Amino acid sequence: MSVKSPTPKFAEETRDTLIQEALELFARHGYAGTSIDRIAEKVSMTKGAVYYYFSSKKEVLIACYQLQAQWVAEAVGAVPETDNPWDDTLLLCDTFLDFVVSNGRHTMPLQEVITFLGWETWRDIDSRYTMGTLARTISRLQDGGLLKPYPRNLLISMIYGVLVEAAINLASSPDDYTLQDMKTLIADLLGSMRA
Amino acid sequence: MSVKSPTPKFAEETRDTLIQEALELFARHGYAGTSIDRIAEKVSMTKGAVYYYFSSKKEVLIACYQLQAQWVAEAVGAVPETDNPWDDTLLLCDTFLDFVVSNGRHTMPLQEVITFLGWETWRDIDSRYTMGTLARTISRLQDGGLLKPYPRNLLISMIYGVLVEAAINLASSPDDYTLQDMKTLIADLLGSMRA
DNA sequence: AGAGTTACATACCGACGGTATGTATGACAT
DNA sequence: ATGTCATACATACCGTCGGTATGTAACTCT
Repeated sequence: MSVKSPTPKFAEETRDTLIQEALELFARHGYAGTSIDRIAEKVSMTKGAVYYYFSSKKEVLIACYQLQAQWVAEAVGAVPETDNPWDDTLLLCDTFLDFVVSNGRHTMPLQEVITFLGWETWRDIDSRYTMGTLARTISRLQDGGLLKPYPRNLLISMIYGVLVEAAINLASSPDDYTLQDMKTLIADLLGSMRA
Repeated sequence: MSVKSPTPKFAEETRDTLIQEALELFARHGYAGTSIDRIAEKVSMTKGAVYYYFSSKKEVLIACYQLQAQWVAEAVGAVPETDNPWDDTLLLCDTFLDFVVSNGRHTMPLQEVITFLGWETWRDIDSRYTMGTLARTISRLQDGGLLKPYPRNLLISMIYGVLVEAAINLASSPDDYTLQDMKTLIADLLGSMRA
């Protein structure tokens, strides 16, 4: 990549491509297995360029995860809201699983993001994306008195956790069960929280 | 630590202390934040000694996690078997959570182990410890016809996944909810799988 | 035409994982 | 008693990686 005309417009473009390529490398080889040099090489630049845009490797990971979270949130957010909160919640879960299963190869495992960013940083980011959408649906259920009186954050954390767990299992386990099996199980799990 | 009398007996001892001290460092500072040099320094040895016992840093982590998994398995395995498989399963889950919550400071987060060992390696190890115990209890339920007809590996993976997820949440989230809240939720989740 | 900013490249540092090699110690056979 | 050999480390070194400091070409603006 030759030196760009130094206008902020072009710089944003190269920053975006940097994030996209880094995300692909992180997804394929993991965070620890991806060096800044390799990221730079993939966009035909040098390490110095990467550190011009990001102050640390962690910042690169944050930017990548924000992009990934945005993708998931777009897919999940496209689910229309009906007047039946239960149907909405179930459809949201199914949509999430569908997305992760079909895009698993191009996304970073959540556990890895949590490990390297730390729990708090991850929560801060994700609360603005997928977890935020999930939180709204759960709030609808709670406000409608449709759920047992669990603490809200417990519900959000655990439901999201189950979804993530399901996604990881579907991605890495052999063909012991199908996506449909998983969806049925999750529907049952959600049902157990019903008031 | 001065050079030991070169009998295999003493070597096992130093290997065991190496694992214990390494586990403590991993638990406190994380895997990436703990260097081999620092582990060696803590037992008053040098890096060469560590690499005499372990072929790589990963092998150290594996040994540490096996020790940790053994602790958990001992606590969980101490739960007596009654003639009521449901009570046994619930008590097993509660025992697991109790242990993880009270020993969280001295154990490595599971997500970190999974990240650095990889899903398959982690599963291979864990299936011989906590997961194995859980699998037996679930088999009892299934054989007694007490569960809905889910695939076995799906049940084991997801129930264990929920427990791990719960442990991580209890360890790292603020005081939004109590251990008892979590136990109640898990009991409800398990109940939803009932035939 | 000169000055300043932008968008990189180059060169270097310290820490770390890993390897190769040296070496003191004790067991054992002669 | 002595030489041999495996054990249980220590020492020295290498390549890679995250990060920093500095250089510099291209473009803008005055």
